[in-house]
This record gives sequence, C-alpha cells and structure tokens, in this order.
Amino acid sequence: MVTARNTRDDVVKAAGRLFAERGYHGTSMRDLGKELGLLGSSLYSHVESKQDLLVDVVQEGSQLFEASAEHALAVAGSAAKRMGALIAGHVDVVLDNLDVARTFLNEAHMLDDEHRGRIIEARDHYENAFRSVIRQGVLDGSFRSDVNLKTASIFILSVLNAIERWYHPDGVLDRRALVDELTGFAVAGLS
Amino acid sequence: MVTARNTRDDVVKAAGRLFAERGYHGTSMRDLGKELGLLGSSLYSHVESKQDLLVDVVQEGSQLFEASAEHALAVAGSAAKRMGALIAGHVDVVLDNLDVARTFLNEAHMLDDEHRGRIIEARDHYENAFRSVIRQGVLDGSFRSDVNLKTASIFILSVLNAIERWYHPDGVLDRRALVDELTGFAVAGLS
DNA sequence: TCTAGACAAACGAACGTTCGTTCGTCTACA
DNA sequence: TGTAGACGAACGAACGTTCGTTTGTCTAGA
Repeated sequence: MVTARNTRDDVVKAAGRLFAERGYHGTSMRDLGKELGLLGSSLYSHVESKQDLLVDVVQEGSQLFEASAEHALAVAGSAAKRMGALIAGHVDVVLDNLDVARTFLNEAHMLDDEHRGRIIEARDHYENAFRSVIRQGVLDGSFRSDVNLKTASIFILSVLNAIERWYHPDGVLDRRALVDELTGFAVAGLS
Repeated sequence: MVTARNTRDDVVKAAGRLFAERGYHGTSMRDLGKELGLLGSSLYSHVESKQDLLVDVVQEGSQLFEASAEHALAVAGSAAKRMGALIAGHVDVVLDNLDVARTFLNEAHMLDDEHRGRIIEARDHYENAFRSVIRQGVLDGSFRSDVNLKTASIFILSVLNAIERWYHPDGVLDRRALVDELTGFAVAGLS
C-alpha cells in the first residue's frame, strides 16, 4: 500500500501551479488544499502562511534563472554564441519549470517590500549577464556599435519573458526551433 | 462651490488604475470606493458588478489597439516605414493609457469565457496587422526571406507589450527615442 | 420667484459567503 | 508509544452585493 503523504515540496509545487494559473490573489488556501486532496487548514502543517508559499516559489524561480546565467556565461566563444547560450538556458528554465517561471514573472510584485526588493536585485543581476554579452559583441565589432546596452538587453528579455504567454510545447515549433528563432532574431537585431 | 459628483467613467478610470496596480483579484470594491472618496456600496449606483468594470476597462484597451492598427495600416510606404507606424501607434496607446493598457495586458484572462473569447479574437486580429506588414517586407525583399511570420510578429509584440513593465516616462529615454530604439531593433531583426 | 417633485448619487447597515489562520483532536505509521 | 500529518470546527476579517434611506441638484408649474 502506497501512502500518499504530502511533503512541503508538494505543497510548494502545487502552489506554483495555481499561482501561475489563477494568480496569487485568485488562489485560496482551500483551492490549494483541494489540489492536493487536503483541507485548506491542513496546509499549515507544512507552511507558515500563504505569503510564505509565494516567497518559496518566486525564490526558486529566481535561483533557476541565476544558475542558468552563471552556466551560460561560462561558455567560451563569440558574443553571438554566448548570447545563444543565455537564450537556450532561459528557454530551458521556462519550459522545464513553467509554473515556477510564470509565478516568478507575473506574481513577484505581490511580495512584501523586503522580498520584492531582493527579487528586483536578482533580476537586475540577471539582466546584467545579457548586457555584458552584448557589450562584448559591441567591443569586438560583431554587434552594431550604436547598440544601446540597456534597451537591447531589455528587448531581448522581453521576448524571452513572454514565451510563457504563447508557447505550447506540443505545437509545431519544438524547443530547438524556438531557441533558433529567438537567437536568430536577437543576433540580427544586434547586428 | 464645485460639486464633485462621480460619473460611471470616473469609476471605470479608477478601476483601471487599481486593476493595473494591484490586479483584479487584489482590488476590492471598498478599495475602489476609497479611491473615489466613496463607500464600496456606492459604486453600484454606477455599475452592475465588479466583473463589469473589468469588462469595460479591457474592452477600452482592445478598441484603442484596434484603432491604432487601423490607422497605422493606412500609412503608405515601405514595410519598414509601416512597421514604424505600427510601433509608434502601439507606444502611444500604451503610454497615453497606461492603466488601461496594463489591465488589458495582464488582467484580461480573468474575464469569463465569453468576454475572454472576444478579447482573444481582437488580439489575433491586431497581431495580423503586424504579420501583414512583415509579409509585405518579405515579398518586396526588404526583409529576410526566411523570416517566420508567426514568431517574428510575436517577438515584436512581446517587446511592445513589455514596455509597461519597465518604461518610465520621466527617465532619460523620451518617447521618440523609445520608438526609434524599438523600430530599429525590430527592423534589424527582420533584415 | 418660489416651490414641489423627480431624479441620480451616495450613504450605511446588513446579507451570505469566503478568506487566511488557529487549535484541539484523531489516526497511521515508525 | 511517539510523532507527523490530516482533520474539521471555529475565529475574526474581508469579500461582493443588496436595500431602504438620505442628500443635493435640476426642472416644471404656480
């Protein structure tokens, strides 16, 4: 007989799913309990508060993106190649952790000031990874010299962050093709 | 003596402001009343329901974008020029109606099925304006022949729709410079 | 010019429901 | 037998909404 006891991780995972789908304020603790076959009150055996769940999900998202950038920046090669690595990493994070990524992107501003501040810092740091690769390309002449570092990095991240809003893994465009399209568009926009 | 009676439009406008700021589910009717110096219950002199307010705001957003696209498509000239008109129109809609645009972009999926369906249709129609201009550019040779119409239009709209998340009108980048950056990046990405 | 009536706007109490959360109890496994 | 997990009743607060009433302004007729 397999007993289906829930762990804190199960609760956080389900919270990510519902927060992504219905938003933080659109999800009640009773909804979340139902998702796990529990009563809402039972969740407090695993978690201190609802806000706590949001913090957990958003922090996980933040760490995933951070790790991805670190990994991509370790790649050697041209600016275009390293930008490709950043983009491929971003796509992997989003598509392999869709609920976490969606919650991170859309619900983080519901956090209290302190946590939100930390998330904004992490986001800025992540954006800097893109900026530094663009700078490399401008300096070595592979990208246009008049590229605006700030806007260019924001534009590319805008495209990447929107993926969760339209991309369906079972559509005609598979993940590799998506990454190719994204990288092609970004590099062309910078060249 | 100036009497400050509120109209339905005042309520809808305030609703757009709060929905944009805190989200639909994060805004209560009492919050909204306070914004206008009223009790929550008093809002029902102007409006049938909370959902009704969301419908009003989102539909206004939808119409603004639609009108902008129609106007831009009437512009004669190269594909690049017409794309510039689409982008400039989009930026104007967003920056001149920030609350409405933000609510349209982020809260429309909270609508009931029927209204949401209509909004999705309108969005598809708006995207088609971008697609048709890209097609024009591909056909006349000013854009790359291997441009993917669907992804390219989505990418450009992704950048445009993200503006509300980062752009501040009082920053160093004024509106004209923003449009130039956007158009430059889009056209370069297509060329 | 004065006034009676109509009207929309706003009030404020109250409705039933849902919210996040607490707590004492029970149960199943180690 | 001890303990972690789940229960389920209960809490006070907040939710969207209703409703009878009050307020202030505009208009028509005397």
